[in-house]
Amino acid sequence: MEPLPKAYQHKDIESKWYRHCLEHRAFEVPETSSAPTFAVMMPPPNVTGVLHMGHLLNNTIQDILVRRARQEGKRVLWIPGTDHAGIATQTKVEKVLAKEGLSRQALGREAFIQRVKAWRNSHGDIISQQLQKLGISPAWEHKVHTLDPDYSRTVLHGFVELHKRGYIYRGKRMIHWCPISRTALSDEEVIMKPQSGFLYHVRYAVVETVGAFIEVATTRPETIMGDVAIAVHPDDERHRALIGKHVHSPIFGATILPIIADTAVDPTFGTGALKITPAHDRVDFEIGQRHHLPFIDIFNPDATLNNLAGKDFEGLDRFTAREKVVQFLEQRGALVKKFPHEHHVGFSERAGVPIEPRLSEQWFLRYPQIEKAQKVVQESQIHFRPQRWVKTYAHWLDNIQDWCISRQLWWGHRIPVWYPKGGDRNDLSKIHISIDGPPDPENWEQEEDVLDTWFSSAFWCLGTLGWPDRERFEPYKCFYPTNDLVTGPDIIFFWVARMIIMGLEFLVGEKGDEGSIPFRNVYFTGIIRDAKGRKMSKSLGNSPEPLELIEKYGADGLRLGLLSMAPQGQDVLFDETRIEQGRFFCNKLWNAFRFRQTHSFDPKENRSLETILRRLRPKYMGSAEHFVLSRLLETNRNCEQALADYEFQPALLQWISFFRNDYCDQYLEISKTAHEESHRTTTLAVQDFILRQLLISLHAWAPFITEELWQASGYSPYKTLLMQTHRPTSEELIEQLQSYGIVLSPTSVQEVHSLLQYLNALRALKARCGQASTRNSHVFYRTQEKERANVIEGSLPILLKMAGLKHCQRVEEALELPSETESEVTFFLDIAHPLDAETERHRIRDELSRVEKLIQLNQQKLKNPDFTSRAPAKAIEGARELLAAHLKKQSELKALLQNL
RNA sequence: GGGCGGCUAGCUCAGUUGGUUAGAGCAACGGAUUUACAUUCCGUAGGUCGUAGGUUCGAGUCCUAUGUCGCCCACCA
Repeated sequence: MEPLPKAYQHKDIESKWYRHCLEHRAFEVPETSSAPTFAVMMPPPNVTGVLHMGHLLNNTIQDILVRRARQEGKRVLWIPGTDHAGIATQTKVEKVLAKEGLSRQALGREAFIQRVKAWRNSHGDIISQQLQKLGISPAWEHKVHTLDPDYSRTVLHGFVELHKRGYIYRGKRMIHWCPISRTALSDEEVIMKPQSGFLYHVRYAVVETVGAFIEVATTRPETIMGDVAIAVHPDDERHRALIGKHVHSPIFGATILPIIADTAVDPTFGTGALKITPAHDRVDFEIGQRHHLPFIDIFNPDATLNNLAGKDFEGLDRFTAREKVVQFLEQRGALVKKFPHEHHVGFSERAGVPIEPRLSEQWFLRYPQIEKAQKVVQESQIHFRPQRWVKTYAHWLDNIQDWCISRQLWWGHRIPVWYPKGGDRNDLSKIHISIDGPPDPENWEQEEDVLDTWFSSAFWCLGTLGWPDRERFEPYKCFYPTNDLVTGPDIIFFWVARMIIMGLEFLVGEKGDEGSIPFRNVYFTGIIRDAKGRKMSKSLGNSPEPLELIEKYGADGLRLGLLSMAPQGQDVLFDETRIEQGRFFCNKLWNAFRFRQTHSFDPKENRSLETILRRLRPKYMGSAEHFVLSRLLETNRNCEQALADYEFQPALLQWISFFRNDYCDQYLEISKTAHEESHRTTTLAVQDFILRQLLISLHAWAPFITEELWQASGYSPYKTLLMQTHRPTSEELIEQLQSYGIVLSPTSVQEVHSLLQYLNALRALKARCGQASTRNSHVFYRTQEKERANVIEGSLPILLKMAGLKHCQRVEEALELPSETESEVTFFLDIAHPLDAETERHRIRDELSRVEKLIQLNQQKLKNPDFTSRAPAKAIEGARELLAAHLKKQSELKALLQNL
């Protein structure tokens, strides 16, 4: 056996075990098995994206879930993948083309798509390699990309079917138009941002009454050229007389606009008069329709003005045009006033520019299964964690609007609709819709638009399993519904809700709703922010580089640190020192094994739980052994309980604290004082027993170091991986111990608790008197209780060694020495220098007053008849015991004081 | 405008169904170390739980109001 190096070196160990797992296909789904299935679908990152902090948290959590499921003997399938990110990728490639003086139009559709593919293949999938560094364990051989041929067929099938069922339709509607990407967007892709702009009051001359004007308030004077009317509220006294009359356009004097009445106008806003520009505003569009007004679109697709805006403005950008129109109005005296105005403007999420409402032909989805989608979440067939997101989800479904699914892009799934060549596209009876297209393609032209990327990811839980292809789906059907989905709440509408809807719509069958939901649990992670709570962003430069973190702290250190600072569903304020703590923890774990191996260590004796248990002799089990094993079982139980509720952080902290405090600082230190050879075998076996369970339990968080130590300690003679090893429950461990004659004694555990309390008192006493000068000092103790004295006498060597003292002797009287009273025992420390009686008196008086306050508090409580009659017996009993304990302490402190 | 979440020690957070003297980690300060680990260990100090009311024998925990920060949703031009 090679001795372990002094410090844990993560680099070689990580790559060694990851390679091993890949070579042995350990992450792939077991071929056939009767074991219960467990499936997780990785939220597909953008194929050309790079790893960021959010991925780390998200994937670590998924990895914990699947590794633990494997330890439970389940047949696990974790499917990784990437998505094609239509708009983002196309935009990126178009920028590259622009630098070469090219455009996608100049290149043509086919050539352009080839360019994007080439770009994707060279820049793409870096993220999968980066994720491997994190040590996650998805079935890489099963990786899916949304534009893979098989997956594409899933998406197109979905489209064709939804159309057949009447949920997809084509229509001319007002949509959100992104002038940068030059495509329609869904409502979800538009984010409202507060903007400080101006509100302009413009006056329009009334035709019928010379010298009369109507004043209109607008934030967008550049759309005046598209005006078709002025609207006022029918009940608005100020304007009533003008209804039915006309005005001159302040830009085009010759243009005459009617003044109409419509209740959509808010008389309390601005001047109470609204200019109507149906082509460029949703409300105006509706008013225009109601009043059969014309529709004048003055914008080009890139939001520059077209010829309908007139010679003066044609070709200008919308914001330049705004300034020019204002100037124009000013010169003509039509601008009454202009003042700052705060309002909200819809921005394109991707391109970051204000969107334009625009009327155009698009494809829409009327969502199916809305009611069921509500129900399955309300009734927790799909369980959201944290639960509060249920409300957000429900609110969205309650106010759901049809989804614009067509995009005027080339990179994506081209809509499988064909129109007769040269025919009328609006004659829906003549169109062809199928996955493979018409048999005589020469007579047809395919729809140019592609589908929203989110439309394709709505089928993620179906397509990754091979649906709807019967042959491919059959072997994977058993993984549906999947178990856990781990994702961010920001895509609750974009993705989670839509997957639920598609599952409910398409996977109906034997199991009803229960069988059609795509997953049973959704765990929403928080967002990782910087230490100041700001979002991580490139421009702020506040995002650490994940790969550098792995390099510096190791994947295990990073995972442990990250999870230790991530409360359930709350945003995480990133703090690199926590990651460092994770690395420190790994090193301590490493050294606990080094320590173990310095003592008659033979890996063969660890080959199974039985070989360890056989070495445990009940009669040599001291109270420390009872204590530490009890704590192990308790920790294990608490951890399992926390994880059942998806409380990852508390679960981990349980183990960290057990390992550091109970195992290392207390148990190992105590065991160092045990010198008898007979005890030692048992002590070492207890260590092996604990370390074994520790590795199994921590493996999901820290896969690499645990695997290395697992193998190095001989726990796995047949090279079975830790994640394939059964993880015993506390109940199983209790049974195992019992079958070897070991029953943990609560009395022994209590004894150690007392011992630790006394140890703490002694250490505090020493620290107070000056550590160095009290090294190997004598200590005296006094107590009225025989049992207390027994505890102390029984563990004297431990107490003295761990406190760094030499002798301990019982006395009857209070001594004139510095003292510390704890649990009915007072310790006196024999110090070389004379006692500063005044300081000591002061200390005791302080403590006395504290104790007396508590005595009073409990006395009052017990005197209160309302308390004694209404409080539960447990609370009353507790108060009595407390009072008694405090009274004892009070008399002891008084005696000490008197003696000084 | 509607909804949600946070507000507990200098910082980051725990605090389960209301019940003993409100906890932990980090930071601070003081110390230790001849069977692993200074990437260690021990100890000390530090909060009255955003504010104000209320319910209750008893409230960080329940109710009402309010402040504040953040997020989501929403077509007032």
